[in-house]
Amino acid sequence: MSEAIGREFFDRSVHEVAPDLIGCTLAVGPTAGVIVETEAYDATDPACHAFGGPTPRNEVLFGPPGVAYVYLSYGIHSLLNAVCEPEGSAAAVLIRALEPVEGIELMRERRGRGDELCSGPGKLTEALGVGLDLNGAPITEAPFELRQPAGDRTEVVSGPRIGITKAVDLPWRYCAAGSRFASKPWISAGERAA
DNA sequence: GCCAGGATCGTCT
DNA sequence: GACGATCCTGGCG
Repeated sequence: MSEAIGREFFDRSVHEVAPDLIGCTLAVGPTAGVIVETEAYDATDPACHAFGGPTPRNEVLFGPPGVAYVYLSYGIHSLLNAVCEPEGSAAAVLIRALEPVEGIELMRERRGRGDELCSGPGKLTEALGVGLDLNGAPITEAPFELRQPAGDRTEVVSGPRIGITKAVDLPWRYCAAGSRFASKPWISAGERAA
């Protein structure tokens, strides 16, 4: 079975939360998926929205942990983050990819495409119906639901992040080993050294 | 099947 | 006024 995730789950370093979220189930309303890819962002990170100080847009990042930070990227895509670390410390985990498990037909309807339902940050928000209206909403309460599998831990690998132009080399991307639902084919941290 | 380029708009300088 | 934690389409091999 599975165990519900509470607020305290996020009240620690993003670098612990990000890999721990891999394998967990995220549900939003009637749709749900298993998290297979995440990225960590913290205030010391030039690629983080909170880097350089608080703004009206990123204030949620500085607030208490366990809430959703949703923002618009490239004017068209909503991206979903989970805020971590105690209030005053800006950090968040970006949910990059899910493996669809429930409400798949609804996802197809929303996406208008049969495949690749959740294999990317902008895609999964559309598939799950996550919009800017959910910015600042507790991710541990309706319409969200987070469950952690009991017992077996998913094997997690880490590597460089994707789609950013700063701090590209920080290995703060986490992915379920061997998952074919990740947004990009996985390359091991070792192989990348070349 | 793979790669390159465009879309699109809120937010910050 | 410029940029961005992205996605999709079109063209070519």
